[in-house]
Amino acid sequence: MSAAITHEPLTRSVEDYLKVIYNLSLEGRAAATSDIAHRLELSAPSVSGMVKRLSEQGLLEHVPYKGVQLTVEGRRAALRMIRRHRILECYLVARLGYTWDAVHEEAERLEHAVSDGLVERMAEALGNPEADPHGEPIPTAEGWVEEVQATPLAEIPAGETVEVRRVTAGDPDRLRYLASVGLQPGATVTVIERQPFSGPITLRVAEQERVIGHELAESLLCGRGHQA
Amino acid sequence: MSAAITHEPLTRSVEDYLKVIYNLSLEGRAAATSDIAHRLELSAPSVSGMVKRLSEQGLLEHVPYKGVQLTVEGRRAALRMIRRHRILECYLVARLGYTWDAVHEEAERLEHAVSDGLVERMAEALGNPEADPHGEPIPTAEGWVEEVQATPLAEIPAGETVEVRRVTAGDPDRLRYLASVGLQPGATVTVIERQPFSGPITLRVAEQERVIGHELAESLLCGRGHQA
DNA sequence: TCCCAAAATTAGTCGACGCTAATTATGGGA
DNA sequence: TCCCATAATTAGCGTCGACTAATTTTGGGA
Repeated sequence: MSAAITHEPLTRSVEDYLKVIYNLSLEGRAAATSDIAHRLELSAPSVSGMVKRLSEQGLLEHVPYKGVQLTVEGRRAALRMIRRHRILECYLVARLGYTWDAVHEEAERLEHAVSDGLVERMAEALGNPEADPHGEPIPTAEGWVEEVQATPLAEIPAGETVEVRRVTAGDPDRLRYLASVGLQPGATVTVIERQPFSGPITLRVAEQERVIGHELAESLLCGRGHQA
Repeated sequence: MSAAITHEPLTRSVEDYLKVIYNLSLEGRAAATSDIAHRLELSAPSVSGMVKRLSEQGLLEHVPYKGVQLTVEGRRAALRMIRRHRILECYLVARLGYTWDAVHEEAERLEHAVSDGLVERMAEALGNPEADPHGEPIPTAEGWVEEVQATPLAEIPAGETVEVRRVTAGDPDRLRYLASVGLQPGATVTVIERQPFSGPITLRVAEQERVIGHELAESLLCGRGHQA
């Protein structure tokens, strides 16, 4: 009775498209061609062409000039890739001495090559983690994810104390900097002062006072108190 | 002064071709088109075409209608892939609970996706092993391999006692069978009797008497006494 | 309402790498 | 020496997935 059998394997390209379309779908509605092109660093016509193929394959629905949305099957495939990616990140950090700024690139290539079996072995070896080193939740093998709600640090009013939940920065340099000042998932942060007009934010982390830019503060998603 | 810099990355196909050409070169002279086609399960014309491209790239030398030989650069690339493959096999067995009959397929895909850095981290985590689970020697990162000399069990005269060094069978079923009777690298084997005309061979392994077919005995490469 | 810039799509290429069918080279008997 | 089976190559084609240039659609001012 298993419904998910003979999906002929997706290509690397297709897997990448599905992943970014899923991620775009989390922040708004239908993903625009230009958004996809930008994320994948491809030309818009390349994306148009692939979108047509993918919608013919039933992985997404395309309303010309409007945008694109994953079908149930497309979403399943996307979540499978995201699970792989995040488990790989966990494994590389926990077992092979990678730092959180270096894992993304490695996982990005490996996620297309590992078997489901290997992914599950790695997950098991780590005790089935629920979040990757950046705090991103790991979908289950069945394709279920908890949508962690969290507020960018940039929007927390002065005086409040919050916990860093997810760090959405991708750039290794930024990640290294954030780690160096203790701004990692789990860190407790108190907002001391906020300058207007997207100005810098003063905060206390690990007993230290720090000032960080607005842009960086946007990438730190926070919540109140203990883990969700 | 490092000579090995801007090699634009090789494709998966190219990596596979180089690997099988290297392996063929170990057992004879120039690899024939049909040998390559057979190993890669491709048509002969596909191989002819690729061989042309590879020789234009300077990865091998092709004498039409004669065969193919790796250049120094091609050999370096091939050994790099073989190192990756064998370290991956070691790691999967040692750290992720794989059995030796299951690692090949997984490593076959991963070898194209791992970075040099990851390979070296895995090797280090394992204490820089010198042979994979099948007893095949692992080339160094600099591209050096010890050519283990060993004799097929099928050619060992009755009465002699030898050590299994390498198991060249690839088929998972055969590997499982061999493991089940203790015929793995490191095993000590005494040949009791050999039937003529490629007949079965009677031997003692782990205190047990066994009879195995000639074909299987061909894939067990043995040497005398302690490790090389 | 009209117009136009931005976004998207279509048209037309290209390279990598498969394939089948047709052709050519090679080398071992008779 | 000639002939022919086998091996190899060439010819011609298809698909995937990228690209640039040209065209079309869309939606927001003036």
